[in-house]
Amino acid sequence: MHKGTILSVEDDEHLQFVLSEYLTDDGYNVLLARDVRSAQEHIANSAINVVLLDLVLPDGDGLNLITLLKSSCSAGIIVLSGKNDTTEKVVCLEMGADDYLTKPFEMREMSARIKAVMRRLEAQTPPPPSNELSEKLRLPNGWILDRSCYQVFDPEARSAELTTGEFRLLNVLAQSANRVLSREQLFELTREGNAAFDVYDRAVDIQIARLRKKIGDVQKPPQLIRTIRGVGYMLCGQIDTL
Amino acid sequence: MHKGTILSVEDDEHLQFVLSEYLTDDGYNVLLARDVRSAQEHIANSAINVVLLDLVLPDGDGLNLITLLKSSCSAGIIVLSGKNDTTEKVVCLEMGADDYLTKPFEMREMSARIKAVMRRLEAQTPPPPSNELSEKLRLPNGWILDRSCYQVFDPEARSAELTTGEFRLLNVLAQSANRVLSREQLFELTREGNAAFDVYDRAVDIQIARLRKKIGDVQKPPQLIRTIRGVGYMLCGQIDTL
DNA sequence: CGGCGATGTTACGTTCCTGAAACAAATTTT
DNA sequence: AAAATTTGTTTCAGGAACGTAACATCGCCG
Repeated sequence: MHKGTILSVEDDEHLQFVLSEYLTDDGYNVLLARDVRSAQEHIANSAINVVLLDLVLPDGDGLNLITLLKSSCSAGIIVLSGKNDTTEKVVCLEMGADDYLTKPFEMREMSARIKAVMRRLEAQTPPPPSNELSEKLRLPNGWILDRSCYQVFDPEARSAELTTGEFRLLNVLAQSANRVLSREQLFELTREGNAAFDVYDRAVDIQIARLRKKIGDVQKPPQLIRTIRGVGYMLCGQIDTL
Repeated sequence: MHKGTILSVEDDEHLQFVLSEYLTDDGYNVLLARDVRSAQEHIANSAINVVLLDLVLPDGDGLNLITLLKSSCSAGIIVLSGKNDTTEKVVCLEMGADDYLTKPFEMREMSARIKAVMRRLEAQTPPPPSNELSEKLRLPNGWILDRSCYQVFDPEARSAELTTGEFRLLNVLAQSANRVLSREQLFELTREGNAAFDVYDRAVDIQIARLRKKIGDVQKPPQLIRTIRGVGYMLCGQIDTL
């Protein structure tokens, strides 16, 4: 469980300790700095998601750090300050801070605000680790499977006009590409939970056949949907997420 | 100078007035709502960047609005509350709010926080020139959907005379163009009151049928509103903003 | 109170999906 | 090679999902 990396810049050793404990427990990777210099070092050397920033530091003003952060990386910035001063708040926020929290505060509020900032931060990095959530997949034969509109398009952008059942089947196969799925698995994954599967049920075979025909996957050696005799079916090849 | 659209949901008339004045001066387009119902209406019909949300409203809890907002659009959410209660803060932030501000506050702080939220928001929507910001849309069939007057016009400027229900439906479909929407989604997104949806409810079908008839969308292959059997409906084609 | 328009409900016709049956083809077993 | 098993494919009927008309209901406004 690694929810992200947080840099805490704070010269009060007690608060620093409490923060560190709490956030580590919370599942974050925590870096600590007690002055501007060491903060800069961390910023240069580590990938940081959120910075907790105390403005009053022994060797300079934290405001400069905001500027540095905005120019050098996209980390979220939450200012922690002992002063409840509107002008200071406005200055920090205008300079690019994402939030401003007045001491003293409760840990769970801070944690919630970190989450809120991270949420927005993640929303702005759409391409990266998209695992199973992608809306569009490119199948090995070049067809595009678009979950958002229940459609499959061939390279020339004509639609394959799959039925809902056929689409679900293809979707399940693509999701477990390069793994064999038994008829029973396919049967249950393609319908809303409540259906009994009979071992002699040929329903899946028929759907497979119809699907193959529609996507032009008759048996030519690089076959997309392969039959594993006695076991089930498997969609094989490279799947790209778009 | 149009810096964005802000929806202020607040039942205190005085505060509402002050907010409105200040934000308008600041260059924002300001929408006002004093209860959940009218807020839902604005959310359904307007492209909103940031919502200022008072939790205590005469006809319900603002928390539900957070849920609605997170699911239906990507607006930033700033909660304004009279209570300085950590648990409430945490709940709001966890549900998806971007910031939480305790009354009383100074206008300039609020303005700075709005800017901070908008900054993050903009950072996340540069690539898809998403259609959510316009009052007028051109549908794939050439008709113009005008949110400001609740009407739809064809290329010869004749009006389609949609009822409000039909208009809402079309609006929701257009907002999620090229994505399938279930009957349940359509049902709930088109009515403000949180009516219960029955799976066997055909109300949506009927509305779809009436809508299709009025905009001349009988089944000819390039069909605007497509039926995805067993799933729902989808408006497909290119949507231009005007 | 009565008409009117908008919306939901019921009912029925239609379309289209789906799985069972049946047979052919392929593969394995005897 | 024949039999047995498994899978591919077509046909077909049942039924689920949908389209739509007709009717019922609700709310609104005079």
